[in-house]
Amino acid sequence: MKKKDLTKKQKILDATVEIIIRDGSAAISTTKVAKKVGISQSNIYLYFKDKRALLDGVYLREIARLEQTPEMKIVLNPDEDIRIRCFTYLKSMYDFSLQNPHSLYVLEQIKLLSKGAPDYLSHLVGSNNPIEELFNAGIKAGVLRKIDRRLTMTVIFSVIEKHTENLQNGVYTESDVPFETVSQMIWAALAIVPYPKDLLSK
Amino acid sequence: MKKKDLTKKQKILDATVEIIIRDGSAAISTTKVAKKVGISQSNIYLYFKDKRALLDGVYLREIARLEQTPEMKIVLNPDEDIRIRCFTYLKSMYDFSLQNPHSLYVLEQIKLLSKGAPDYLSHLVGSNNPIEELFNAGIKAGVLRKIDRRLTMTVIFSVIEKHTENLQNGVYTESDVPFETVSQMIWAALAIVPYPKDLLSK
Amino acid sequence: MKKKDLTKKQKILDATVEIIIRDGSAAISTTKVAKKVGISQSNIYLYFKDKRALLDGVYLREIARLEQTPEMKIVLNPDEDIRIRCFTYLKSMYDFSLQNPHSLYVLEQIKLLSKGAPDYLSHLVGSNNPIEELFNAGIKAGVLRKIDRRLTMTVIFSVIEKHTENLQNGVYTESDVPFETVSQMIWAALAIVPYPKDLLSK
Amino acid sequence: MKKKDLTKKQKILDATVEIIIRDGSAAISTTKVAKKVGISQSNIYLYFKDKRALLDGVYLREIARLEQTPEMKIVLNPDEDIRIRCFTYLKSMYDFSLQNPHSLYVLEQIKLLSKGAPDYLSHLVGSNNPIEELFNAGIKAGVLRKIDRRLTMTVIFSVIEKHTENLQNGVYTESDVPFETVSQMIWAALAIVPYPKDLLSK
DNA sequence: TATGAATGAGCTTTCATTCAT
DNA sequence: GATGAATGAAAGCTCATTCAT
Repeated sequence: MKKKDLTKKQKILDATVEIIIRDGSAAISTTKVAKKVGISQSNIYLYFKDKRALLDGVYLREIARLEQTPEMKIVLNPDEDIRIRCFTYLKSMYDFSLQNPHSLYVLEQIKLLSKGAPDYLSHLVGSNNPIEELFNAGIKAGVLRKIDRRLTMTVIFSVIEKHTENLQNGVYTESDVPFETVSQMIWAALAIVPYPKDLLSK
Repeated sequence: MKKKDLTKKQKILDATVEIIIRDGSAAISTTKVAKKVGISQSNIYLYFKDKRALLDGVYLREIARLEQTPEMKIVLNPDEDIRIRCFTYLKSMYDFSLQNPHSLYVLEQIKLLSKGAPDYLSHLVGSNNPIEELFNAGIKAGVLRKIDRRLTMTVIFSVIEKHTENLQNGVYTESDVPFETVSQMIWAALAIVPYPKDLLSK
Repeated sequence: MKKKDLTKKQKILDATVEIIIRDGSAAISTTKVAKKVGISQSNIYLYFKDKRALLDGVYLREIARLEQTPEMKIVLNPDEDIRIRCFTYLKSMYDFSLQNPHSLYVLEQIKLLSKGAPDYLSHLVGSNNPIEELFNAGIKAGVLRKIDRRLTMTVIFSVIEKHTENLQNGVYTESDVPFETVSQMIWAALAIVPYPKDLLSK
Repeated sequence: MKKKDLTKKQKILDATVEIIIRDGSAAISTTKVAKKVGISQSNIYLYFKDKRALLDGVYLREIARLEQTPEMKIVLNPDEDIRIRCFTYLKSMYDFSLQNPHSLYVLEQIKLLSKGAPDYLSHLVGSNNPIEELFNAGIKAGVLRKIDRRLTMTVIFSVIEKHTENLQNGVYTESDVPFETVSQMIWAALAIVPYPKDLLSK
């Protein structure tokens, strides 16, 4: 029973994501989601209090995935070398995005719908998230550029997302533009120490 | 009023932009726009054939503004020093965004909303835009990183947009994070020659 | 009400028919139909996927009625005498129309309105309808005029419809112009054997 | 000047007819008509007081055409042989319809729209039309079936219209189903004297 | 004569949500 | 837990008509 319910909730989220990917978040409707899952429209309201909650559900699940890559153990370990932590974070986000090519896009799309909603981002992804500590440590250690964390994050995610999109669209292939190329670009933007080539052998 | 009021079209576009800024592009409806302008809803269809055309109108106007900054003369002049051209482009976009704090955001919003629309960007902003030549020249001259133009553009616009947003939200002030700081970060991402400090005194 | 009210669909169809009778098929709107039934307008879309489907619904129901008169057993029985079959068909359509004075009119109205719709009639009322066989048999047996079935059908239905309309409008009464008079006229048009007076005593 | 005006009115009527033929009368709108003619929408209101008048205009013009075939002189001549008058009328309508394959259809379509309008037909085509006299004379002379004129007319027009439609749709060709075949059918329905084969040589 | 501008009312359709079963 | 029925609100869009120029 419990399992069945859990699956259903996931199925609903999955369907919602599919719609976002295909038609954009503006196209989401409980009707369409229900049809895709194969349940009745009103059934959705048993799992999500309203549409907003459904959107939140998608958002939070995607964020959670992003924050639960196995490399996060290294990234969030304060005892690890900071250069390694930063680079691993970068690599981890990169790998994640290539493996989940729509994840960042979905997050972006939901943000699109959430402008009107009150306190959306801050409420969901509190400023006290663990990544903040990483950036602070990086700056203190003289590895990262001394600049607002939001800007650094922007570079990382916008470039990775666009790169993923380019790969999806066949603009170029992964061997044309490999990780090293992309990460060099990003690293140059956020760090003030040389690109850690030695860490490349993963 | 006999003559088609030229201002009216602009007023409609303005109202649309206001809605995007306040509630996001997904919240646009002809009803709301009309109410804001103070005209009847059907009147909008006298100036824009449909909602898509309205969105296009907003997008194109914003793009046009962006491409018509005075510095563009320098940027697009093939005889000018390429380092100067690139840096001027950066500065020009930066200045524009600070003076039009919602412009990039509006463009982003419409782009995101238009995922469903067929061939949107390519149809509106042809790939043969003049900036492409700038990037190609920059790469050939060994100034810019040899990487897909889309990635470079992404860094420039996403960082400037986020920076502008931060300023708007009072996250920090312009004297906390001045142009030099931001541009250094961006420049590091896109160029492989040192940051052109000498050009700063504009 | 839990179960989908079967009557409701019929009620909607009834209301639509009423509107056609009063104002013509061009005057149909979901708004008017809903108001007549006493339901909310959007409710209609629970029973008919769109307006087209509503019109189809009316058409098909009327056609079905027409094809399910008790005499059809005789008409469609290939072993029955062909003269009897043809005459019974005529009488059957006549009786039906007098008992359902708006049926043919409604069919006519929907057909006319549907000129824009693609493949309308052929899609709904396949050319392989059982009446076709009747006409072919009639021709082969030397009873019916050797002429395209559509023309024959036209005579039957247009005359009966107009006759019914005349009765409705009080142009004349049924005893002024009885079945025999009308059927003689029609029979003369479609058959090449004498009018089967012997069959009149039904 | 005067000529120009006359032409314009005709152009508007022509455009309206074209729309009816292509999409049916329900698709008529001043917008579409104006666009087809190449004039402004409001200009139509200079020639027709409202939409109803436009429809009437189309209807009346078509009826007038129908009643002004050259053979009408014979048909309406009380001194002519009544058998000749009736047959000529039949032939005249037949020829007219083949030469103006959409005329009867257009009339039918406009009637479709006019159900709601008060007293439409009677107001436009007064019952005191000259054809009435023809039928009365025919009946009195023992040529025509003693039956309501409306039924007779129905046979004539419905068969001719369907026949024309069949030809238009390529159901059969004119040599497959020539005038003689069709007129024999109609004649049988309306007359009680033998088909006037002798009059066939036109 | 001709037109552009404007509008209110109407249309079809979709949506989020609620409720009884 | 699940569904069918229902609805009010809103959406995008078209239309017939009027009016000032």
